[in-house]
Amino acid sequence: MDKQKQQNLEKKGWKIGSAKEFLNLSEESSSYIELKIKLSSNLRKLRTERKLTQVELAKIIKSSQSRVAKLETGDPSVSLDLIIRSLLALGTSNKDIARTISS
Amino acid sequence: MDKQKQQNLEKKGWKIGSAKEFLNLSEESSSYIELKIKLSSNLRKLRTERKLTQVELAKIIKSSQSRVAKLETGDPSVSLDLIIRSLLALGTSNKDIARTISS
DNA sequence: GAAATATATGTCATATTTGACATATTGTCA
DNA sequence: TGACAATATGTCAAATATGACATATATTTC
Repeated sequence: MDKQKQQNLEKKGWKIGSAKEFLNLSEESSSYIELKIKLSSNLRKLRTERKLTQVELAKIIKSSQSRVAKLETGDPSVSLDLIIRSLLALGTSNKDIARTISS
Repeated sequence: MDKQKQQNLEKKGWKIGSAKEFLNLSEESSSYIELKIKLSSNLRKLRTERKLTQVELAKIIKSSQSRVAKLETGDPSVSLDLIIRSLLALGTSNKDIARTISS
């Protein structure tokens, strides 16, 4: 992960770690962030494929438009739990989720 | 999912849904629970393979023995986030995680 | 089988995540 | 362009997850 990418993430509010680690985000953190980004991108893909608006998706997952936006833009305030439960609510199978993570 | 399995889950504290749905847990909920169970079982497997105690793992992931126990026993108070961050802390790759989910 | 070690369970104050709301920004189409 | 729909961003009280602690229960070792 290069400096630019890291700075973008930090701007978004991701806690990257100490100054010491600034230039080499731990494998652990970056894998976690990558995971979330992959899954939330997939969520947006699914939603748009089905021609749903964020408002409509929000209703399905019993949340709000603003949280759906945060889900899809990878806001750090969003948990993996919510991302995955949203995918499941759209009918995604565990195997599909695994495929997304591997992609 | 049969009645016995469902009752076991409920005893553990899982919120299964309304009485009406008692006998047929939604696909969504059961996939989510399955996912967590697969990953937390994998966590225990990894820990024991490496001959770590729960206390030692707790140190690695900066948590406590009791929470590690809850992680591994699939306590509903534990988030997917924590399970996955724990796996990553043990060096599991995203592809490994995907494999576990598909298994 | 007692002592020692490991794991499970219950509780709680604190921290993080949540849906909801307001409002800003972007995209679309007449 | 301007109006309208869709999405993004900021904030916050309420809900949920957290580490820590005490303590119960298994499991191992002698």
